[in-house]
Amino acid sequence: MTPDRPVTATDVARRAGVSQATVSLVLSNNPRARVAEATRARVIRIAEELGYRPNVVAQSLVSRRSFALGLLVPDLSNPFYASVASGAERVAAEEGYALMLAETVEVTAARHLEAWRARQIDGVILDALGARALRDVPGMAQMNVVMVDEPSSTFPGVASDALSAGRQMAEHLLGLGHRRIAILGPATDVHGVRQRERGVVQALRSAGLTLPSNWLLRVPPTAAGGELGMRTLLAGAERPTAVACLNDLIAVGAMKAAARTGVAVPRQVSIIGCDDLELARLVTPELTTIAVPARELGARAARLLVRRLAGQGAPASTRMLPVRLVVRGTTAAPEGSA
Amino acid sequence: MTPDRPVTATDVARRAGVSQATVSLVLSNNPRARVAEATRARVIRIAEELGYRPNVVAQSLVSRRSFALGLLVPDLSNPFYASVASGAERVAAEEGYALMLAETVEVTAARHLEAWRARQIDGVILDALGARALRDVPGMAQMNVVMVDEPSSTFPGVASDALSAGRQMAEHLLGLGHRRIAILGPATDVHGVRQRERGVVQALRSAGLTLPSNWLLRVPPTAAGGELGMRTLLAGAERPTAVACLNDLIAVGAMKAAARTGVAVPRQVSIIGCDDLELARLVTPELTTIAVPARELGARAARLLVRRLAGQGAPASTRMLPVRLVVRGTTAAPEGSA
DNA sequence: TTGTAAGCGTTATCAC
DNA sequence: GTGATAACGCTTACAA
Repeated sequence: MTPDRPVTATDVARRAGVSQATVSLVLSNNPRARVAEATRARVIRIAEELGYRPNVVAQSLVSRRSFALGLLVPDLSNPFYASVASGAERVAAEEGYALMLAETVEVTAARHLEAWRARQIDGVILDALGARALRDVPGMAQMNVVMVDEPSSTFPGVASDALSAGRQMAEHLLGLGHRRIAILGPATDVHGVRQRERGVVQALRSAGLTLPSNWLLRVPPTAAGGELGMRTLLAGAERPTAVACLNDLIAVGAMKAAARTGVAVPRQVSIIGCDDLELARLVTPELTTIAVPARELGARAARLLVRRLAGQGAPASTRMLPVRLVVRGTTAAPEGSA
Repeated sequence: MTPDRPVTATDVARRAGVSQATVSLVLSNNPRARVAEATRARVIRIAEELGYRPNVVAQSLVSRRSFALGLLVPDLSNPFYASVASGAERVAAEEGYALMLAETVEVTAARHLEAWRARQIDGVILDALGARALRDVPGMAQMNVVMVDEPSSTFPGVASDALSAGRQMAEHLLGLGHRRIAILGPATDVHGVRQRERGVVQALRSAGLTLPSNWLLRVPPTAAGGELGMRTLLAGAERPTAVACLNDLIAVGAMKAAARTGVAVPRQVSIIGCDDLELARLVTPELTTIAVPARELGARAARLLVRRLAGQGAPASTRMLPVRLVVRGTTAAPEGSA
């Protein structure tokens, strides 16, 4: 009964009657390794027989690379971030990297980044993390970072075209004839979200509308937040005929509040969201929203990171992914506008 | 301008005028380290000044532990698994472990496990992975494994009480007076899901009902699957008055199909789900379902794993978490039963 | 073509 | 108390 410890390159070497270095040379198929064909074949065969697997930790120690990527998201319970994670994971796995995942909901971003740095992580993807959160992370500058939905001058990234998303939301409502449009969105310093808001506001201004300050309501970026916000709007003296919600969870919460209050959607009030979560097609009526390619964002971010690690230095710019309006059942012309 | 390579224990030693070994002794606060108080203080101070962080990779190499946990889920885009992941991540972070995440949707479980093993991963959490998938993974037996919702004789685990979940679904419908009850569930070898189904079937039998074979419909575990299944049921010669869906996604898909077909829920057909995703409260009417503590499952699994790694050998049994019925708006007495 | 040997940054066992 | 020193498993000059 052997101690059953994992097979090492030394074990293989012994069995093959060569030095451990030769085994390494063969198995790492180092292009500059000039090994006799017979030896090579034998080593490979024996390695196979013994079930040899290189110890990645040892490889990491000498190469100073861990072949691991980190992904930091605000909160996995938001399906949007789950999709980003899914996309990033797929690419990481394809490229032979392990993916470490962390949320910033309980533990701070800085702590996770420090822990990862100690593990020699090769690079990290930061999703919706205000640049502020990176301020006091030591050694941040030396890290390979890709930002998602948070353009940065120092790090490359990928982002959805949030400004356009906001504009499209507003323009769709305006096009339907709405003039009394409210906004429901979170108070946040996440660039992507703020751009959505800015897009809406700009489009409203361009149409010559002014946005009453009490029609730009700050709520948590959750269904509960949307419900709360919508209730407030509906309780106001003058009601909006349409509400632009800066994400789908908020929008669905708003729909809920409308239903509870007996306000018909879209007849009495139109609601538009942003993200196009699967959820959007599951509520009744189906949610009109802006499709944002979450999974693609994650996948591209991972791909960009891997490429940079391979030395194919992409510029520190942010690649913008298009978004598009998806008209469903929660928007219509305002009542009595026929 | 220094090359700016990370500070090592040797750097600290040099600055503190002690040997590298002493630095290690001090900083690893090895209980058996008898170091002069003055030396200890100095080393600590200098380490701090220099911003020294032990290289986890080097630690792993010598200690043969990576302080990383792996979590394997079928598919992150299912909010249930995203919650499990969230729970596991929280505990892992709290306990000082990194969490590697992988999905089995594109890459096989075996490949991920092999990759992790090569990284000396300390333990893995396997969620809803049929024991079959582990058959041909070499070295599986030496791995620290915790199963979620898949009881195993060789590995410990945590699971929701799926049999009870199924029973409660059926009993709720029976209690309302339903006698024509169909089941919509995936074809799978995942134990937890099959138990749900078994629970429903058992409860129906106990009530003296027989389940027509065409009322046990196999569909993908998604909203699309539920939609498809429900459409089939509604097209049948005889319609069920209630449908037990083995997860919430299927249930909302079923709701959708009902709405499309002009069948009123719950008046003409009752629908019950299982999971209690956030989604359940967002659809209209709100979904009656069985609350399954997904996040808690993930958290407990991680805790159990960490405990085992600490040598507190928990038995290889499966801890069962209770589930409970949540009555909302999609179930009612069958039509004309008043 | 292959072997020897020097690291990579730690931990842990010894002498001193 | 503290400092050499030998691992841990691998990569990569450099020798032979």
